[in-house]
Amino acid sequence: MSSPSPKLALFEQFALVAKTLGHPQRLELIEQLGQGPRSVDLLAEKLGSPIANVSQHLQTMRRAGLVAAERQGKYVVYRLADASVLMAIQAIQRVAENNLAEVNKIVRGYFEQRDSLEPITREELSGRLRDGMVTVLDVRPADEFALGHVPGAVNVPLAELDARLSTLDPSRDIVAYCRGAYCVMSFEAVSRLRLQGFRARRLEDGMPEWAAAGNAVAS
Amino acid sequence: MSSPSPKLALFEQFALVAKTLGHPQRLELIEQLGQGPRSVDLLAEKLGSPIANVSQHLQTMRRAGLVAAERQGKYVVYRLADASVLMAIQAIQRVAENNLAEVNKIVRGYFEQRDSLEPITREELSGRLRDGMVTVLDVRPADEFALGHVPGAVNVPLAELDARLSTLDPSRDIVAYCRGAYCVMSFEAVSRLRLQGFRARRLEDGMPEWAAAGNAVAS
DNA sequence: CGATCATTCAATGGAATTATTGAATATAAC
DNA sequence: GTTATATTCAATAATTCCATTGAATGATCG
Repeated sequence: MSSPSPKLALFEQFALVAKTLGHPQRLELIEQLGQGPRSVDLLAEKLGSPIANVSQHLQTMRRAGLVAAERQGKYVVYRLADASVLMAIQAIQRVAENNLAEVNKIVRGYFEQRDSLEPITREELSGRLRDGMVTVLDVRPADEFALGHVPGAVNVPLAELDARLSTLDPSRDIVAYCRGAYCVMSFEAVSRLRLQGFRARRLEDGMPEWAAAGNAVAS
Repeated sequence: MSSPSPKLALFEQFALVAKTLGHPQRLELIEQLGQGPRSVDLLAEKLGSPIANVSQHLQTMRRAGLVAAERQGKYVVYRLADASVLMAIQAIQRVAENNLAEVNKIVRGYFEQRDSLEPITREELSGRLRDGMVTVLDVRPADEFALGHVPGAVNVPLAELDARLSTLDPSRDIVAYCRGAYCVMSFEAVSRLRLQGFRARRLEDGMPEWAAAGNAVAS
């Protein structure tokens, strides 16, 4: 455990960060925490994993400087250490997207035609929001929506999308978003909406990036 | 190995990338490859590790989409898959720098006074290079210098720095760089130069970033 | 204070990762 | 063809990582 050269010592620290990011369940935790601070309890429920398991992952992430914890009464509330964590996630996703054929295969499974993939940028959405020309659809579960969402967005959880199709105006463009760039719920939502004849597109990323970019968040 | 939900499948891919970055030796390999394509042979020598070991790490990285390999006659030459890999490394370094006290402790071990830490940006260096107001010092080993360097830079490998102090003009500002933002050789060089009364600063990053930013590279 | 709830700790076994070693393959040189 | 060199493959043991379980801790509520 002793680190002879400072160079190796530094690389060991960097490797610790990366290695800690290298577990699907921990990435899922970061996806959740990207939307806002959450208790161990809630996180475990979201992931459908045993609490002890989630707690251990969170502690591992705390040791790696990815998250911070604060006791609030009965609960321990975890949050992302800072915005750099989200940026690291994005950078890793970009590497995977560029260089792992498997990723594109999965993504394309949601879209038969390649050109419908083009997402809308945050800037574009901001502009069209001001013009009121667009319906913004938040397809996350209701509890996540309640903890913060894009102002003006309508919450239609993916599970209820089919049932609530009739409440959507087919003459308006729809922009769907969820937890992040690779949150599959928005992919799924856009895919289904298009099948029904709606003009639907995905936001390029999701809630955490919207908030991190300094945009307003309603709750 | 079967991936039920596409969401999990995606996260597994992302985790694969991150996990693969989570090893000091592999980070060292990326540091080397950031300077340009290299053979397994040369990489093993640089790291001082057995060839079989390095070869396996390289193959692991290839499976994760971090590097690509190409056979050139007798040699197999590896290179970074694309620029996104370097950006991911930088993002991870930033997380560590922001949130791991250990990293700052190590970095500060090279600089007693905190304010001397301020590095010079690539843009600033470009400008001062045009004015000819600055001596650019490449402190990497001679062979790495030979494979590509900042135009106009003088190669003074760290090991020879003390012996060649007299060849440096004390009236000129010195900017030292090496392999990257956390390549400790430039830290060490600046530290020593300052002790000898030189006005020395580090470049904010190193060779790979210089090249990735579209700057010219002499060889 | 006792009961309850949220979280962490500690111990277990199983799985994955890693370094090492020596053999196997592929290419170039002779 | 034979030899030399560069790289990869295969097998092993040591280590680390991970999920699970049940007990321990810390805080609130009655």
